[in-house]
Amino acid sequence: MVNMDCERTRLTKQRRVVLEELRKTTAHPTADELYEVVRKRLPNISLGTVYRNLEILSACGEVLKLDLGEGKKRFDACMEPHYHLRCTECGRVIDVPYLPLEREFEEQFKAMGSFKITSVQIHFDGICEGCLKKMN
Amino acid sequence: MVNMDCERTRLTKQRRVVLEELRKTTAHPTADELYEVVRKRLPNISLGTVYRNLEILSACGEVLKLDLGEGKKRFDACMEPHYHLRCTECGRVIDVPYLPLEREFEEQFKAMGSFKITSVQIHFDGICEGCLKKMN
DNA sequence: CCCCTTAATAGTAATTTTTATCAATTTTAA
DNA sequence: TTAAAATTGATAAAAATTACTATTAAGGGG
Repeated sequence: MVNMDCERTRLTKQRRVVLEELRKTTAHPTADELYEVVRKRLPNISLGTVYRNLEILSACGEVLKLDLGEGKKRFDACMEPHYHLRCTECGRVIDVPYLPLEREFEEQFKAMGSFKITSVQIHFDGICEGCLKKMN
Repeated sequence: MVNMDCERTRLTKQRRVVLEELRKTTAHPTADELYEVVRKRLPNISLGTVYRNLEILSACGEVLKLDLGEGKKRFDACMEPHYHLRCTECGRVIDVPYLPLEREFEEQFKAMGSFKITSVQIHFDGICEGCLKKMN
């Protein structure tokens, strides 16, 4: 693993497959959805193991944990800076190219001085290309 | 009520007190926290009623439902545009003055054309003024 | 002011998502 | 090879939220 906090983590079969399967998709699966996929390769893996490994991988900076206000978390193995659009029609979560406006935010608020901002969470709700086409 | 969707809603004692108590605070309480406050005035109110009313008031545009990635929702009766900072030290959620950068986002992404953005969710994680002082 | 329709309520159960527990297993380093 | 420690599967528990239902009450029309 990359991160310092992960010196003592072991790359078990389960952890490796969880990471591999998450890297295969751009669908931003929930823990449960990923569990169903991983189960095809490791039929005996338990849901708790998937949750635990996603938590560890996220703490190590190997994957991203997303909360888009759905009452459940999603996961993303793409670590390049980008945003997310949640389509309110079909529920899909789609990558949105990064525009470095977070920096502007950070600069503006740092200038305000009374609190230290460590991260900016940004996401979008809207209608994806496919659903827009269906509506016309 | 203000909103069209709320023509048939009734301003019950419970709904009025939920709204009044939420308007009294800037602490961005969860449903459960607000339930504890409201209970002092209406000892027989049930948690489900608080949830239901917060949902309805939010659909009517009377209150704001916030999800800051904590695994639970918070509510805010302040409808003026502003952002939120969640202090990772003390857990408090603090209002951050509005800077109209959402518009910049919207314009930039509208120009991309392939999807229709209906809302932008922005919030900050960081350390609040009080916690910064304690750390020095 | 009193009905009457219907939304809303209290109380409770159920659901959903996530975390905790723990004995057994597996990994890794010495 | 062996022993310490991380990890696992299975299961239970926790936490947040939603669903259900008989009863109550809001509020508009007469």
